[in-house]
Amino acid sequence: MPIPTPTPVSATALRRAALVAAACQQMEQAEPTPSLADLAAHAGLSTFHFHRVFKAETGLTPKAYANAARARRLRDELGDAGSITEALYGAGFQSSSRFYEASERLLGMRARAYRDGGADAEIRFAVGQCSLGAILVAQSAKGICAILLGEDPEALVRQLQDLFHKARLVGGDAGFEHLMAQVVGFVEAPALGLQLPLDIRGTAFQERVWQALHSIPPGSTASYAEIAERIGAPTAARAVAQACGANRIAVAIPCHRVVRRDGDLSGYRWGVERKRELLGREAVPS
DNA sequence: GGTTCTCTGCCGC
DNA sequence: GCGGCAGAGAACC
Repeated sequence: MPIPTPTPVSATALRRAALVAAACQQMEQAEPTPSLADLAAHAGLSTFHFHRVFKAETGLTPKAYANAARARRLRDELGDAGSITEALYGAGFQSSSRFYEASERLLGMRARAYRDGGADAEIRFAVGQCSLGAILVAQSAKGICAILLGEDPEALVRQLQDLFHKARLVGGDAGFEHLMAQVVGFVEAPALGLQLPLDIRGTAFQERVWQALHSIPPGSTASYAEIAERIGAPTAARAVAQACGANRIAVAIPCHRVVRRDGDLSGYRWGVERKRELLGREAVPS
């Protein structure tokens, strides 16, 4: 049994993490969004250095984080019924013209469409069987929004309901069988790739991690720390692991290719045995 | 279209 | 580890 690797956490690392956390909170709450100089002054660092520390910890620049925070607030505000005008001021926009300019980019659709249920309008799904057990495939208007694996089909449907509790879930029709067949085929042989659009929904950080996972070719693996480095947040290995665990599109977002640095498979949201099986399948027979 | 802010590469202490 | 400049680019007015 190897000695468990100690995780050295220096005092400065803790302080940096605390500073960044405080800055994040400031951006979530302050109105209007604090400038880089404000944040740096608050942290007691120069703007230059603060910027670097923030990016190293989070993988995002302060500006990008602030934008993501504002987008999230906008979603919440629009979700709480009210008028669009109320929502845009609630989300920290100064004027309606700036809002309409930015909101489409932020939401991926018109604000009204979002408020009226756009993103969560209708999700079609079906449950089937594959060599890994039960599989649930769900699709929104934008693409595949979930691939769940497990033992019990009913449990998978409950998971889907939890993930998209605002959506109208519709059992798959005949056309869906074709999609299901495609996905199952892909799970049986992931190296073939899945040529279908994905509807990826996560925080800015999660989406960066998931994006980075696509750069791990089938048949190989990467460590959590390597992914953290790849997205420019070398100290965020734990956060990377959490983002992998939050992935709801199994196999297509290949979080099974992320393992511990010492080669240990670590965990897998869908069960470590499935991870082992998938990696075995992808291993190139020489 | 000018100004201000953000971001990064590079260097110095 | 931290500060700072230069210069490019984006955002803002």
